[in-house]
Amino acid sequence: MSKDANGSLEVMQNVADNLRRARLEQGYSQELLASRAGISRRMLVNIEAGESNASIATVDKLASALGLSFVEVVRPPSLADKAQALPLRIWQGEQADSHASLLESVLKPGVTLELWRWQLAAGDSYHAEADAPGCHEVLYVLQGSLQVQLVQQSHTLQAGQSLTFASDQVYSYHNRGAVACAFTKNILIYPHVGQNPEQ
Amino acid sequence: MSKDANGSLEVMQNVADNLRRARLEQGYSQELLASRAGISRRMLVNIEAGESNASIATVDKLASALGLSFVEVVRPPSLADKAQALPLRIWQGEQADSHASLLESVLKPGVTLELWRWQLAAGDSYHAEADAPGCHEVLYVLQGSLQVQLVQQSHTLQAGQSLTFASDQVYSYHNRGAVACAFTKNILIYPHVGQNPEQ
DNA sequence: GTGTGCTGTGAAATATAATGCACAAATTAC
DNA sequence: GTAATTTGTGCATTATATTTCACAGCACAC
Repeated sequence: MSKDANGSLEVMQNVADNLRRARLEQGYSQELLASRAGISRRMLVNIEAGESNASIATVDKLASALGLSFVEVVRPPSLADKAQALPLRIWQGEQADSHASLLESVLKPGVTLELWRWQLAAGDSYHAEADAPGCHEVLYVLQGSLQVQLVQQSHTLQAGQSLTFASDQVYSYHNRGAVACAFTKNILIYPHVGQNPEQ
Repeated sequence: MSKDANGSLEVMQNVADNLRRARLEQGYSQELLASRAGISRRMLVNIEAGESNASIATVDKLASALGLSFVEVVRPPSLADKAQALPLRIWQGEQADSHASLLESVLKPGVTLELWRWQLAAGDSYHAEADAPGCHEVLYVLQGSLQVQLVQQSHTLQAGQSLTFASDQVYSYHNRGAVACAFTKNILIYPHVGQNPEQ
């Protein structure tokens, strides 16, 4: 149930914050919003103070009066509108045309998603260790062709083709073509599986 | 406020449906869930029937007892659920150069990752509804330039640049350049957390 | 058939959400 | 400075959410 120091629920605090922010953004006074929502100002004061255990209907009235959906009023602050300016880790192969960079990384409780930009020089290859259990990679070839060698099978992709595979096993990339191969790669990582993100 | 035929709120019906589904998935009886949540069975019956205007606290107790977050109990059925049914969806804009296809879809308990290939003709744009709560998109521009308009901010990306943003809000893509814009897009979806060992 | 567990319904009692009003404190405008 | 507006607080009253029973229907097992 996760209460805060004052004994009020996390959800209530979210409702309080979201409502107040939206109300001020739209330039409403408590008086005006309350009347438009059809509730008493007293109630609105309590809710915005996080001191009221409002009913679904009451919160919904306020959401509507502000032109918001119920969920928008209720949801916790999202950790990421952070349009991150690239952290950028890099792997650099022996050939100049072979390298990889981490473009984006989405961190959520229980899951991580990374977006990588890869490039392999003609004839070059890359041997990877097994990722953590449960990991998946999603490849999308931008240019050239790429052979992905898994334990029991291999796939060859041309530009515009994609592939999903479990990366919790050894695998390798091979560029057997005559031109450099470029591709994007997403890694879906599970720190722990089968857990409830009780936040 | 959007009521349904029976005069009950949409939100209430969502709560009702989500709770009942989760409860059955986890094999709880009303009796058991009610006692674990610390509320009366009578109340649970009413809520599941969509006939009760419950308070935030009551819904939160039930959410916790089921190992769900408040938002998961409250939210409307998401497009994510439908996405799982369809193998390959395609959007075709009015102009020939504007279209989107679903290339890959990774389904794991609690998370879905989709890889999309998008293209917008010069001057074209696309307005999207909000995705399910908690959703994130990761864009990577292959060609041309793309403006991503969020509620409170907008970003312009050139080829080779990427962007991560929370897509549980309305947003839109604009190609303000003179050439077609191509980009890949990953969606990280949190459908539900109903991980049940049995069933 | 009987017994058992799960689910819906009714009604009275209780807890509490929600209202309305009066008033103080802070803020802004003049 | 005063006046006007907005916001927070206390309290009695009303509305209703929530509880606690008791009972009926329904399925399934023995």
